Amino acid sequence: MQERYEPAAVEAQAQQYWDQQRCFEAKEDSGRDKYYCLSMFPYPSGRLHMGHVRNYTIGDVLTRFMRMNGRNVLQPMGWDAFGLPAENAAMANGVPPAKWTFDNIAYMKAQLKSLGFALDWSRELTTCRPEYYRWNQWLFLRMLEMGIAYQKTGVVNWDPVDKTVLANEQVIDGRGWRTNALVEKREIPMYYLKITDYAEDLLETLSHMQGWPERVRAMQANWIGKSVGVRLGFPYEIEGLDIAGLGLAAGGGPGSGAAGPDAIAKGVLHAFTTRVDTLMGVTFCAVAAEHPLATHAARDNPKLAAFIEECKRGPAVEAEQATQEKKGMPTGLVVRHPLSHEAVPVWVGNYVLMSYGEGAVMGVPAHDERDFEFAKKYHLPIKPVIEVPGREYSTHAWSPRYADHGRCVNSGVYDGLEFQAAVDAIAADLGALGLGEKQTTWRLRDWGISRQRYWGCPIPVIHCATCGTVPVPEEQLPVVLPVNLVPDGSGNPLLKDAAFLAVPCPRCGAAARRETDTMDTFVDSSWYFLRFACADNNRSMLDSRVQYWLPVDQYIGGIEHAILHLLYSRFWTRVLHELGALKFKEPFANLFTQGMVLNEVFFRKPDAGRVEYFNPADVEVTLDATAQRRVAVLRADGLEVESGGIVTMSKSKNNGVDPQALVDEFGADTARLFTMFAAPPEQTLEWSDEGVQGAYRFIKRLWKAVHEHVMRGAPAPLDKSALNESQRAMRRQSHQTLAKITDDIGRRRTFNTAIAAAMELLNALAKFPQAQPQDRSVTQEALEIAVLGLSPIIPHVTHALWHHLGHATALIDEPWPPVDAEALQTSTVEIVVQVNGKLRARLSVAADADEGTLRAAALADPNVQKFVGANPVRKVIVVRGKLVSIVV
RNA sequence: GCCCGGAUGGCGGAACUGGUAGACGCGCCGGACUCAAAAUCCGGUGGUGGUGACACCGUGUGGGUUCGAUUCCCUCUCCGGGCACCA
Repeated sequence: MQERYEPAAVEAQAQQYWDQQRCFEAKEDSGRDKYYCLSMFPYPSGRLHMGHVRNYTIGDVLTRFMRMNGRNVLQPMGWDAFGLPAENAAMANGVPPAKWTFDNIAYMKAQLKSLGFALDWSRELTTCRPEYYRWNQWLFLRMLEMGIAYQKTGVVNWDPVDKTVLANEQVIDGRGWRTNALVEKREIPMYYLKITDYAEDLLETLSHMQGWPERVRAMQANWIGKSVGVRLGFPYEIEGLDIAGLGLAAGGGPGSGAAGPDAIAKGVLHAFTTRVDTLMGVTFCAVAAEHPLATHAARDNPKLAAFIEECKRGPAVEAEQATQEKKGMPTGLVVRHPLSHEAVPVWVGNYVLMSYGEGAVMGVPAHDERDFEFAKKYHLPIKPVIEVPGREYSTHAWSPRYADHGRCVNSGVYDGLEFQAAVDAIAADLGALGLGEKQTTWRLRDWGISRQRYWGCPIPVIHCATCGTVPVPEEQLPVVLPVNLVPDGSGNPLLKDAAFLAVPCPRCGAAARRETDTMDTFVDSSWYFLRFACADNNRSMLDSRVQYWLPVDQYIGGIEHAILHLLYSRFWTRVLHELGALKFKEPFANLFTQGMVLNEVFFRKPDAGRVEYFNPADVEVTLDATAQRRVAVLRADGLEVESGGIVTMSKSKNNGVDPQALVDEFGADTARLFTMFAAPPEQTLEWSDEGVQGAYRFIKRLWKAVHEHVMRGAPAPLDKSALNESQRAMRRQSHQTLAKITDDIGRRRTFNTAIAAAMELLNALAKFPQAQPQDRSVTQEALEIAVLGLSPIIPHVTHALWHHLGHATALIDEPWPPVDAEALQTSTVEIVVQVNGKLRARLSVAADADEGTLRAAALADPNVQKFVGANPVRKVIVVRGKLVSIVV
């Protein structure tokens, strides 16, 4: 055995062995318990970043651990390969997105291999390949048939200079990111998926998903946003209102009927409320700027029209919406209170959203903070109708308590009713009048999947002048995206690709035009975890192997996907369940969200000009002469740079660490060990060059310990019955360590403490004598436990050390070692003695000592005596094997 | 505003079910090896007082429960994340 640890050679050899033996190719085996461990697949951006390394190491540790514990494991990998960055790179370099993407995939695949992840590459999938995305198209056609996919007009950001649609993140302060032109809103037809039909089920199931973090479940519940309330109507009769022309739904109220322009139209203004118990406190109604009644009122009112335009434009930044000042303007229209029949003025309010509920609210200034603010500003009446005991109502200033539930007052027949009783009674009375019913409203919107982009999955429809929009027949799938186009910044290049565009209408055969919109890339990632079970199937989307491998036993990824990706995946799984393709509705049994990787950020801010960021690898940090202050200096020019604190690694802050440099210098095992040791996996991880050194040092010490042991020659077999006290203690620690590592990886997922335990074992072993033959046998066992226990985390070096410890077979096929219960047994234990809650003594006592013995031993201790003194002992609490607590 | 986390040495973190606070690592200090440095190895390292054994203080704040609280309950402060004029 070589004395020096040389990671490059060790790692190449281990990886070559795994490759040749095809160790990680998973086979279905109904006789064995499967374990499907999946890490979120990467976007092929060019190179791996530390976030990938952390994510995939967590998955790899679990995969290898479960494999050793007898599970039939599957850990696949693929590429989320469609998307905007490829188009941007194409524009910058004049290379087709396909080439850029496949080059990146080749490079990153080599990186993943160099990190030694136990991935089944035979199932690799790439979403930009027609073998994959044809099934996006296939399922989209099924969704059209099922009515889940539908067409609707949507609003997009339009860059008038580039003549292209911009994604939200390409709009900066209302301007195009490339052209700096003012972005316009354009209405175009788009496809939507009816995820809202599944809102109730998606929300309800969350509460049973014990394998998901509470945080993620809360975020999804928030996002779905269920509100239970009442949809109620305020009847009106308005002169000259064109109900049909304004798209107002006629009917719903008593005496409503069709009316043409200039007639008196009867209608109902609908509003949604969760507080119908405050109905008798309504003093106005407010509608959104886009509301048809507002449009009507603005026809002959230029001031109102101008105000509505102002509201529609809104603040550039969305976060400002919530804080902007409330503004409004009366429409001059009046509706009737549904129960009191009083006249209620209708206002346009900038705080009313057209996209939520009915686009109109009933104004109850006494019990809603926003309505209160609005009423104060425009001097509208404030009528308190809810009484909370111990609270005086004042109309001068708002108190959050005014929104509390309470008892109705000033509300006629409802006086005295508590919240729920009031809601029930008022809803029943509204229902009898046909002016209201209980309703549930959702924050969740249907999922718009159309993107006016080239590098995505084509939406399989054809536009025919006579037949309209016609779905592509199934036998014509896939609609293949041309891969040789280069976007030039002037819109979707598919629009100029005659070969792609021209197609006969499937219905009438006449010349027609292909849809050029592509699908949101979230579509690609909404079902890839299913496809890994049957990636080679070219006849159907899924097959019976899915039933064996799915649901995913452990899904691992970043918290940034807590909402969209995970919610869309749950939705797609439900659709496939409905189609009969799946027997389950939830795709991920257990979810693990790993923390971000942080690093210090260094910068200089010239008096004029932009802040310049410097990569930490190019910065030297030292202590100044007084050792009080850290000084950061750029190596290139020797001048100082400022530290901006420790933040998430990102391109924009230039504080990323290149995993490749790390692997090249220290090896994959050090990279893996550091990322697993520096913090618990769900917490943020702070980068530390010294910490990496520490990880490297530990592996070297492990190597050295095995080397020194091996150089002493083969040890005698372990004879458990012939051990002395120190040998038994060493063995005990070995098996305690094994038990801890098993529990920490298998149950707690605290890899950092598992590693700490292994370090302790090695520290103890360094002090353990090697004089007698059985010392060496105990050492052999301890080293084997350390090597096997650490093998999921540092698989390469342990692969080599296992051979050096005298084993002919490979570690990868070794089962997880069992804990020897006999080794854990001990004859004496240390107990602590407290006097009035303070630690006063530690005693070594027989492990099976009874309460009386412990009590007597504790009281006899001189230091305990000193603190008890002459005081009478009031109480003695004895916890066997742990402590004695004396109260005086 | 609502919802979810969090706060422990110089730093990252440990203490799992209420029972020895600070495991493990980093950094720092001292020593060995070396002509020297690096690497490596050994020892020390929460604060205060004491030559010392030891004592007192100490887990964001204030209170409570308990023989005993980093851990449970209440209050407040600060930090991170999600949602947000959501009616």
